[in-house]
Amino acid sequence: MSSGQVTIKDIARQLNISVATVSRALRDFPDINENTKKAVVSLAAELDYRPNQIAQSLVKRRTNTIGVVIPTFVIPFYASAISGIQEEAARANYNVIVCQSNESHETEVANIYTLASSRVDGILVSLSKETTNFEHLQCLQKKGIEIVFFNRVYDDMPVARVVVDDYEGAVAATEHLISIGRKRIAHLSGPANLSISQERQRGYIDTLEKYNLPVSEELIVPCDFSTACGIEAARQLLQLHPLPDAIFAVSDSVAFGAMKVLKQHGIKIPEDIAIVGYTDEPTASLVDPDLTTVAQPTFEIGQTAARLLLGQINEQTKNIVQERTILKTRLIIRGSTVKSKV
Amino acid sequence: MSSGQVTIKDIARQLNISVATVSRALRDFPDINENTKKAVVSLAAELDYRPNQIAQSLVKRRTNTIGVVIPTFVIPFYASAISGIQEEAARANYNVIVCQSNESHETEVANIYTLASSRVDGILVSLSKETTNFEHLQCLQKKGIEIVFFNRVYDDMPVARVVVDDYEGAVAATEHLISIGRKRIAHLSGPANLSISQERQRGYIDTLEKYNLPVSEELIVPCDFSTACGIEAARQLLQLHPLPDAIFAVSDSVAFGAMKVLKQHGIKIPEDIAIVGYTDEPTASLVDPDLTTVAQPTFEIGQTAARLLLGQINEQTKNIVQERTILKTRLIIRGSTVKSKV
DNA sequence: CTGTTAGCGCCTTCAA
DNA sequence: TTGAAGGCGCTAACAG
Repeated sequence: MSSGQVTIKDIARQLNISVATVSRALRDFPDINENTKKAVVSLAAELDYRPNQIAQSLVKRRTNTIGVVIPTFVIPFYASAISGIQEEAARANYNVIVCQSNESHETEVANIYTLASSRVDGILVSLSKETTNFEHLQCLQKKGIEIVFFNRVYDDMPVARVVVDDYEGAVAATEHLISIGRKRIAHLSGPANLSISQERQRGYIDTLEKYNLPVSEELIVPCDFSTACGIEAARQLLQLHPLPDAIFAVSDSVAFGAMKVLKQHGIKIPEDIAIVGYTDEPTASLVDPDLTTVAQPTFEIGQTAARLLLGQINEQTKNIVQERTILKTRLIIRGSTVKSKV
Repeated sequence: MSSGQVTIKDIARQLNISVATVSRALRDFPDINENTKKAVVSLAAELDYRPNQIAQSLVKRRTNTIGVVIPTFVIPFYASAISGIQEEAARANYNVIVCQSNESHETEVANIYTLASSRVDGILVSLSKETTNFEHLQCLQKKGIEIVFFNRVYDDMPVARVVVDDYEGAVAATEHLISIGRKRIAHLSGPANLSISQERQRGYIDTLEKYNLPVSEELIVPCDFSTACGIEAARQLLQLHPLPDAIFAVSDSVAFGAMKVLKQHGIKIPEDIAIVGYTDEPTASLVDPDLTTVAQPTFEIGQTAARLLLGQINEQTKNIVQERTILKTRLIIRGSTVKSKV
C-alpha cells in the first residue's frame, strides 16, 4: 500500500489470513470457504484492489499483451485495422502495444526489440517500405514469440499472413478502366519491394496484356503511398504525349495527389483522365469527383490478423500455420471513372 | 532459457559468475572489472539477451509505460497526436499503450482500469463525448498514477491540460466569414458537454455579437465530430428560409459532410454558402473547393502532453501542475470561403 | 571488484 | 479449507 496501490498482502493483513488464501479467493477457486471468499472479495472492492498485471505476468510467463508494428497511424488503412485488432484483443482480454516504424527499417528493428523486451506474447507486423532484411523477425521466432503479418507481408517466412487479394483487385480496377474505353492506362506503383505493390502492378500488367493493350514503361511511375508522391508522379505523367486517358493508383492517397494536379491543369476527371485508387479511405467519397476505388476490409483485416495471432499463442499443438488468409476486395465505382447522372 | 528467452541466469551460469555481477556489467556500473564486463556484454550479444522489462518493472515499481485513452484512431486528429506522443515517449525510453473509448463512457472506464492493472506510470486522456462523470479518473489519482488531459479536457480536476485556444480559433473563423460579407452564419456545434465544443461555440456567438449580428437558435445545429452528422445537420440547415450564407463547423469532418450535401443540392461554395472547418485534417486540402479551416498543431499537442506527463512522473517535488497549456491555432484560408484566383 | 541475501506482487506446490 | 515456502527475472543493499 506504500506505493498507493493495494496488494493482496494488504488484504491478507487486514483479514488476518494468508496471501495464498486471498489469491485463491480472488480467482474463485473451488475449495474456498464461502465466508472468507465473501470477505476477501468485498474488501478488495472496497479498497479498489486491482491485480498487478506485472507480477502476474512474471510468474505466468505471459503478459497477455500483443505488439503491433505498423508504418504509421496516419495512413487511414492502419487506423482502421488497429481498431479491428484492438477489438479482437480486448475480447480475449489482451492488451495491445502499437509501434510505428515511420517507414524506416531501422525504427522497425528497434520497435521489434522493444516489444521483445516487453515480453509481448506475439506480434503483428506490417512492414516498412524499406524493409528487405528480416533478421529481426527471425530472431523473434527463435525466442518463441509468435508473429503474424498483415497487409505488407513477407512471403518467405513460415508465419501466417493476412492480406487481400491484391492481384484480383488490381485486375478488377484495370478491367473497369478498359470497359469504359480507356486504352492508355497509367499505373502509379508502390515501393517495389513490397508484395502488395508487386501484386497490384502484376494485376495491372496482366490485364493490359489480356486485352491486347501495350504495356509501356513510361506509363508506370514508381511511387510510395503518399499524396505528395501522387502529386509528383502525376506531374511526370503530364509530360507525356499523348497523355494517358486513365490512372490506376496503388493507393487512394496517391490518387488524391494525382487528382489535385490534374484539376490544377484543367484536365477533366473522368472525361480526359479517369482515376482509380485502392483501399476506399473515408476521404475517397469526399473528394470531387468521388473516387472509384478497390475497397479493402480494413477493420476485418485487423480482426483476422489478431484472431490468428491469439490462436497461435494459445495453441497447445504448435503446428505453425503458415498460410495466407486472403480477404476479398470490392470495386466501388464512383465519379472519377463514371460521370454520375445528376 | 527454458522459455526460449535468455536471462541473466543463463549468462551467469555460462560465465561462472553471479547474477548480480551480470546485472551490474550489463548496466555499465562503475566498479566492474573490464574483462568480466566485456565477457558479459559479448555473451549477452551472442545470445541476443534482452532484459525482461516485466521483471525490471516489478522491482523498480515503475513500468516506463504510459497509457493513452482516446475516442478513436479514426479521427485524424488523434492519429497525428499519437505520433507526437510516441515520439516524445520513445525519446525518454517509454512505451505507450493506446486504448480507444469509441466515444463510450463505459469503455473509457474499462480502459482506465485496464491501464491501472497494467501499472502504467501515467495516463494521457482525451475524453469520450459521453463522459460527464469522472470517478474513474479521480480514482487513478488516488493510486498515484499521473494524469494529463489533452484536447478534450475536464477543467475541474487538479491535473495538467493541453489544449488549443479554441475560443480564439472560433473567433478568427467567424470574423473571417464576417469579413467576406456573410451575415447569416450557421454553426454546427460539437457535443455540449465537451469544453472544446463550448469554447468554439462561445467564440462564434461572441463574435456575432461583437459585430452586431443576430444570434439565432435555428442557426446553431448540434452535432458530434463525424461526417455523418455533418450531412444530417446540413440537411437540417437547408430547411431554413432564408438559407444561411455561411457555416462554421466544429470540425473538418463535419464540414466535409456539409459540403457534400450542399453540392448535391447545387449550392455553390463559397458563393452561396461559405464554409469553415476546424483542425486542418489532411483531407481539408483535398476536397473541392479546398476547405478553409482553423489549423491545430496536432502533432505538437501530443508531444506537449507527453512531455508534461513524463515531467510529472519524474518530478521529485510533487507539486501538481494544474495549468492549461494553450497552443495556438492558425486560420488557413482556402477555396471554401474565398474563390481562388485561377 | 564480486557474491550473498532479500524482496518486488503474485501464483503454485506441498503439507497440515 | 488454509498456511508456509519457493520461485518468476531482476535489482539493491551489505558484506567481504
